[in-house]
Amino acid sequence: MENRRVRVRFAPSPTGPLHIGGVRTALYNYLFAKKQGGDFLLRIEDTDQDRFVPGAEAYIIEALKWCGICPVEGVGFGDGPHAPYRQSERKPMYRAYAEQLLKSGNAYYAFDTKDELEEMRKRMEAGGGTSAYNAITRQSMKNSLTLPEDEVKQRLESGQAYVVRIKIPRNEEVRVQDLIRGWVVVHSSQMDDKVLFKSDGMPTYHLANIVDDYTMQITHVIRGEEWLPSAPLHVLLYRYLGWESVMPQFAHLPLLLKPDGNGKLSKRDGDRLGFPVFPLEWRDPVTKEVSSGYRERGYFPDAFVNMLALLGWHSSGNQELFTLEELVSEFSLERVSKAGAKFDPEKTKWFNQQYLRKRTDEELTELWIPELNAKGVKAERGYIVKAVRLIKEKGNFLNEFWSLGSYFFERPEKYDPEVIKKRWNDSSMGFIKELKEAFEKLEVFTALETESLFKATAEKTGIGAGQVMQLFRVCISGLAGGPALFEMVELLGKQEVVGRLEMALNQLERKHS
RNA sequence: GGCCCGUUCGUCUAGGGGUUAGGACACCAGAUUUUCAUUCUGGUAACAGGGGUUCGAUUCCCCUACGGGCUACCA
Repeated sequence: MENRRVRVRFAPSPTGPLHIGGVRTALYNYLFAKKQGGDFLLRIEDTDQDRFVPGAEAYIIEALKWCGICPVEGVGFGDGPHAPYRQSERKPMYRAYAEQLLKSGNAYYAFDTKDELEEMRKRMEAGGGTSAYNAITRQSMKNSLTLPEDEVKQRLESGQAYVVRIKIPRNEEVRVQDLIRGWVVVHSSQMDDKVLFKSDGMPTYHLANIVDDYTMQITHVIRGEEWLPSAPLHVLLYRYLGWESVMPQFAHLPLLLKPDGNGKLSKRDGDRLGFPVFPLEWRDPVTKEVSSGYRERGYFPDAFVNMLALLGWHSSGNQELFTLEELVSEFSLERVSKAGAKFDPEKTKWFNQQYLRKRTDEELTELWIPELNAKGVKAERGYIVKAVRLIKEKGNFLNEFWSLGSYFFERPEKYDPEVIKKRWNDSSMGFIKELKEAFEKLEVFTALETESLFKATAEKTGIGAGQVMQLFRVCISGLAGGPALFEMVELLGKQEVVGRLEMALNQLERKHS
């Protein structure tokens, strides 16, 4: 059992788009596997045929790819030695294990109809008891434990619908060791006889999960805390199937919570609170409803992954910015926290800003050029790089670049009305005229030179430089804010700056009078 | 209701029997950029409560409170 090659899996069910909690689970699995030099695989748990959503599986695969956390085996990533990796395609192999449990007396057939189950629940609740199908209640239900042997046989042979339930022992402590939480002990009297095999011939999650983890030689099960209550059931299954010596170790991750109020982060919260809860945009195939994604919002995948990694895990130091490689080498399950983490959309923006700053001007230029081309901008690459250097200091996202710095490529269409209202008057207009003439005569049009000339002109005109600086900025860019003013001026160049001042004078003079 | 898990600034968290309880986001204030949305500096702000154990508990134990999860022929 020791010295086994570490193998972990991410096992989502294709019932919709993967939300960020799921992505984080995948990420932690990936980090753990890489750190241990093991394998990370993807298994699709589609045993519920009613909840199948077209496109969900493709979405999951694409999301993992976008995040850069690719499995080495599994659906969409090349079949490994344990194919198939879709539970629906593994259907034939589960029945044998259900039968093994039946034979060993750890499971039994149950024939109760929906109505009968419902009635039992009502009866139990009315009596103040718990409504579970368990060691007590099973005695008054229709199953192979209560029915005469020949009737059971007859029912089975006549093709009557049945399920297979696990027979939970009446009085036993079931212990689960969790790598994050330590020992968790549950008494079997609190557990119920879960269905293992459904009447449609499919296993339930519980059976399929155990069988697949065993056959795929999974060593560590890293999954969300919502699975903790069923972990004792899984331990029992490993035991009854005779696999306890190779049972994987469990690690139940804290949940991602809503930023406001309480509760598990849900699909609805995103649109309600104005941030994406999905890595990629998702269009619901039935309702056509569109949910926004981090990719489409302009987040860098590495920023997104970095942010997610820190939600529930922390290195021992104060470092917060990690490359994926650094995350791999730093990661350990021991440092995963126990309490749920409220998701903070604000900090997510900050992460993206940090990654934006880290990108070189050339990289960002490369990423931005498609948008510029689409807008029909014609500019030399070297010029774009210089503009990017100035723009990136002001933004959080690449998709803000255009609104932040379109004036590097075309003249402003309008001028910030607040600034004009506040600063545009006869004396400032006189200053702009004066400045334009001075710039025209300037030989060396650098940031340094233009700035000192600007100041000299202000002094000459008898106006405070601070009074007209923002106005000047608006005249050439249209915007009230932006990067270092005179660096902007230098990059635009003399001809352009003078031209824009002229244009501003024409437009604003008219408007003013 | 029952069972299980959890609880350090508003949020993510570090820490751990003796600390000025550290960092980051957000927020506020100053500085600087004679403009600004950048940057810099500073600040506000936390150990849920009660009992133990101990010379000493935020740290260990118990209880309470609060929060969360699960309680399907869903995963």
